[in-house]
Amino acid sequence: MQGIFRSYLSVYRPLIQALNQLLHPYELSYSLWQVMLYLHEHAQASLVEISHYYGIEKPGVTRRVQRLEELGYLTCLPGHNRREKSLALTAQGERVYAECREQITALEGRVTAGIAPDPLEQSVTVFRQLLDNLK
Amino acid sequence: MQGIFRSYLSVYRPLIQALNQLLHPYELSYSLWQVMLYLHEHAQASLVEISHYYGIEKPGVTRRVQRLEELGYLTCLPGHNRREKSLALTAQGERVYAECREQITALEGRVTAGIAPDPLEQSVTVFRQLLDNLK
DNA sequence: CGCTATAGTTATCTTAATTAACTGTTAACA
DNA sequence: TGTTAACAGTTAATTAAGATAACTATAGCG
Repeated sequence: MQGIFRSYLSVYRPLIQALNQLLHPYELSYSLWQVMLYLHEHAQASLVEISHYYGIEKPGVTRRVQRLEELGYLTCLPGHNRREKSLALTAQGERVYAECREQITALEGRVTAGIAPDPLEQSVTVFRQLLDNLK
Repeated sequence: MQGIFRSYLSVYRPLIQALNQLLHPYELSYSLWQVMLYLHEHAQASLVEISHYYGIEKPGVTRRVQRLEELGYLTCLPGHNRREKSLALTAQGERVYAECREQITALEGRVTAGIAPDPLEQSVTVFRQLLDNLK
């Protein structure tokens, strides 16, 4: 299956640009959105938890979190430790999350138009397998 | 099909890291490799042609080309114009291309291990459709 | 108590891309 | 034919995203 990487990667830039454009009115980018997504699903997460989940280094997470805090989308609660932070979306953060979620889902609908459900679901399986093999 | 973007994007970073690591011994990165790939298939291409093909701006191509020229992997021949450059891989560039091509194909084999040919080919079709819909 | 591991931050650097402004060349056309 | 438009390519400056190294502070364990 030669050319699968090339084929895969040709989609990346247009997709990330479409997502960033969609998120721009909320002063978000996809990298910030990732943190909101994780916190929506795992409130009280720590910084290191997010770092591990997305496979990015801690300083990257620190900056994303600082930015989201500035925007009023998340708060750092005192964790069960004095060194661990317990992060969670604010009420405003949850509202913004819900709005973006809706728009991203709508975009997914438009971008997958004309693709049958079966190949689409198989792609998700393929992605999971690729990821497993890459680790 | 909610979550397809997330699923797709989770593969990007590990994949690009694996590719860049593979290309590092040749002083290449995936962004440089793209130019070599295009020139292997379309010798005498111009800078703008590459810019359009990959959907990146001209200054980005200029810098990639300058770097590849420094490495001795490509040459700027005089085009049929005095303003257009006609780019092509050097003999050394072709040799490096062939070596990398082999290794990338081998990596593709490892990374797609355990995925049946059918879902894999369907994924390529899905990528093409996604790309079409994104434009 | 004292050592080691861990959570998080700061500073600095790299890579890749963008935009804006520029030079020089071509080609269209009045 | 001379002027003007459009086009190929470059340079400079900026932005975004990430990495590494070095640091502070706390936790946990002998």
